[in-house]
Order: sequence, then structure tokens, then C-alpha cells
Amino acid sequence: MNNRIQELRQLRNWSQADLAAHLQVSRQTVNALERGRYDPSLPLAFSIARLFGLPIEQIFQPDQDR
Amino acid sequence: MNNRIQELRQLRNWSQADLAAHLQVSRQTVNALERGRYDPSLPLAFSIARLFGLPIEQIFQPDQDR
DNA sequence: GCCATATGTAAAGGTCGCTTTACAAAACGA
DNA sequence: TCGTTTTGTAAAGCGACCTTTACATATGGC
Repeated sequence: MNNRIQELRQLRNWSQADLAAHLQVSRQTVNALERGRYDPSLPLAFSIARLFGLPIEQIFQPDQDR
Repeated sequence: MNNRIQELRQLRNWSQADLAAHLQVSRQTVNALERGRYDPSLPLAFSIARLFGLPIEQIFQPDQDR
């Protein structure tokens, strides 16, 4: 699962800590998501989409094989 | 997190086992999702949305407080 | 009544998502 | 150069997600 979190965060000149605060998760979680270590839960994906004002499908892209 | 999985499944006259086969998950997983015991992972949410031809936001609705 | 199908649930087990604490390294401004 | 901010990473712990096996109940057709 690919995502555009880092790109959307940098557009706003936010640090990972800033984004984490807006999402109410830890900074390590934001870092892990940006680096692709794991996918967010569905509720967190909704929070991210709402924060950036985009549909989930425009932020996250599933791998070819799913 | 609310979802319309049961409604969309019944529109197609599918059993939970039928849907599970299409999604390549266990029947118990489909049952748990329909009964709201837990939310799907983000990749599984994408599979469900693609199968039903709808955006994720039209199948899953986050709780008020998220 | 019988048999097959569909649904609900439980228990045990593995991996994932997220936390807190902590440390290291990179980047930046004054 | 020094102090601050930012990013990356690790480890331990906990609950969520999903599996397999198994059993119970309900429904419907014959």
C-alpha cells in the first residue's frame, strides 16, 4: 500500500510531530506510515483523508496484487 | 465505524461464504465485519470497495468522534 | 423428519497497528 | 560552533485483525 502522506504534509510545511498532533497519534506512527512500515487502521485513514480534504483513494493506493 | 457490507452483499443474493470467497478472507471475517466486531484493515477495505464498485467512503462511515 | 445451507459464536494463535521511552544522527539558524 | 528542531530507529507491551477448527442454531426443501 502506497501513500502520499509525506507529500501532503510537506505541502503544508508541517513537521511529522505537527501532523501527529493533528491526527492525535504518536510521531513514530506518522514516521512509520510515511516510510511504509505499515498501513494505518481504517479509522486513522479516514482521519488523514479528512484532514487533507481528499478521498482515501487519492491518498492511499493498494498494491497491484490486492 | 459503521458499514453497509451486509446490505451490499444481500443486494447480490450472496451468502457470507460467497462474499468471503470473492474477498479471499474467511467466512468468520465477513461475519465479524457485518456484525461490527472490528473494522477491516485498509487493504481489505479497498478490496471490498473495488468488489462493490463504490468508494470506501460510501461503504464505511467513521464514528462521530473520529 | 431429514439433509443441506446459512448464520452466529468461541478458543487459540500469529501478525499488524499503535503506544511510550529512549537514543542517534541530520539539518538548520544564530 | 552551539543549541534547537527534525527525522529515523529500537524495544517492549497491548489490543486489533485475521486465521483455523469446531460447535450450535435456524431455515428451507424434499
